[in-house]
Amino acid sequence: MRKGLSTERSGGRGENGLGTGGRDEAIYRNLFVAIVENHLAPGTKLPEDTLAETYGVSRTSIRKVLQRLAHERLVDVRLNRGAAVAQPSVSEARDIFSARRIIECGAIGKVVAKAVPAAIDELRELVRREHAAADRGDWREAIYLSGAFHVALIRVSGNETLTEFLTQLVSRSSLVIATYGTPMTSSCRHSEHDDVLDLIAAGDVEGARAWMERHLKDVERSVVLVEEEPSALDLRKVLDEVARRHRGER
Amino acid sequence: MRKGLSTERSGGRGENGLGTGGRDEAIYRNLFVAIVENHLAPGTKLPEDTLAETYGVSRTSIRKVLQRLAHERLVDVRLNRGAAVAQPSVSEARDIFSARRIIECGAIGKVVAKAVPAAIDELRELVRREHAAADRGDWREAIYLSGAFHVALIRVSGNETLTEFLTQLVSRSSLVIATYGTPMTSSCRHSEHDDVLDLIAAGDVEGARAWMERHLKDVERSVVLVEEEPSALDLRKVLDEVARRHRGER
DNA sequence: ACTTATCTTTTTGTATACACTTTCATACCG
DNA sequence: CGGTATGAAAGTGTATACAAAAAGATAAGT
Repeated sequence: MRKGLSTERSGGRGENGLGTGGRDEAIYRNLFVAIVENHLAPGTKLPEDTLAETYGVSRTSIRKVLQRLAHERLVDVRLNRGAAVAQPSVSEARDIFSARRIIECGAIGKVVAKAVPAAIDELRELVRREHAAADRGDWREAIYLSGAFHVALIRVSGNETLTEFLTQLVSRSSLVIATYGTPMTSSCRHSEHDDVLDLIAAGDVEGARAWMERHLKDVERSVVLVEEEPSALDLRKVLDEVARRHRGER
Repeated sequence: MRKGLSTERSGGRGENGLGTGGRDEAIYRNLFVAIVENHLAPGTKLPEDTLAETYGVSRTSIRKVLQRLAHERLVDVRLNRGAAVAQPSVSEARDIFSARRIIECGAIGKVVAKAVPAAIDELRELVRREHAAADRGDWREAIYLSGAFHVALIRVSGNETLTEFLTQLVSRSSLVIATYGTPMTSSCRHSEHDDVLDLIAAGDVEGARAWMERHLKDVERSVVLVEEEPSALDLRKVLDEVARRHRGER
């Protein structure tokens, strides 16, 4: 089973106090993968009892996991109302992509500076796997590897804090795609990811930054095209509007 | 009592699943403030029983709060070993300031674009309060308001996700200052914060970006000058080194 | 006197129990 | 027949209890 979006090196960092080998870590990873790979559709309720029985633990551990996922904005927890897979709003989706542009473009300078050949080779291997998955029609794997590539790229900068932020943004992007993307929205269509590696290998910072800017705008445009559906909240406003028109005002 | 670094508008967003009015919210804020204002020194142990008795609740609620603070990197939770106020490493400190440069400089464009006069007035008021606090020697308040200014600035961009990230970075900066800063390291010495508001009001994006870059580099330089102390971990290495020298090798 | 081993104390991890809130179904009334 | 109230069922919030681990103290041995 995969581990987060870490692409390899997650074998016990033992540094911070988040994934410190508790037995809930496995449960967390399971739920995390289920959500970002869209096995659980946005809005799906996540009752504590069900999860507790599923994983054979008590609700205590489940609650811990759910709160962690809530902090990462992958699930929504409302008071006395339980947890559900998050449904990012359109404005939240825009914020996510905007934040990704700022972080990924802003960090590309350090990425280029620190991109030793070995690091680039690892990234190329990731792209190769992504293409292989796409070629055999495994879209879920391809999308996953596409996200993993973006995270791995920033990791080269050596900034763990930024890498963590981006990891969250990439997983939330999966939710956005699941919520607003059309079936064929394969995020990075035929993945020009190799191109940016060429620019990085050539030491072309500005070129790489421009590529990233364009790439992320492409991804966003291919997804968030549709506006928010009525969604029961502005239902009242919509109906009022219809009523006014019907009465002949305007 | 203050609320996070939110500077006003925290009166129940009811939107996400984090601060949804549970009774632990008050406990969280208490601990949060105690940590970022350095009433609790980095490294201070936070035993669950003590906190539970202090706030008159059970350990269950305390654990929830501690895990949230752990996710925000303000406390360190190690398996079977409890929680303690985090002690950011030098490399973590560098990552934090680097991330701040990328995010705050990257978002300044949207800040300028969206900075209506009313927003700028609010920011000026914040700077005024900061100066007032500094003038009367209330350094804690001045440092707090300085951080609140940076957060409020980014909030103007309208990107809630980035604002959350920066909120975390600013509070972690407080920990860095507490850990590595000298007593007089007042982060922003006589706070040139008014200057950037002039640039923003004038619509000078590049000027504001350059100002922010320089400002954050100044803050970092005034803090992280010192290298990591032995810190008990490389104690062995240090002692071995001393022993070798004593034996006359080299 | 210093180190090592064992036992006690303290503290954390996890499960369970109970109170309260929400939700859904049923019955009552206009 | 539609709408509202009442009550049962399900689900969450919080406290407590017990098991396991770490920290500390005491005693034995070198």
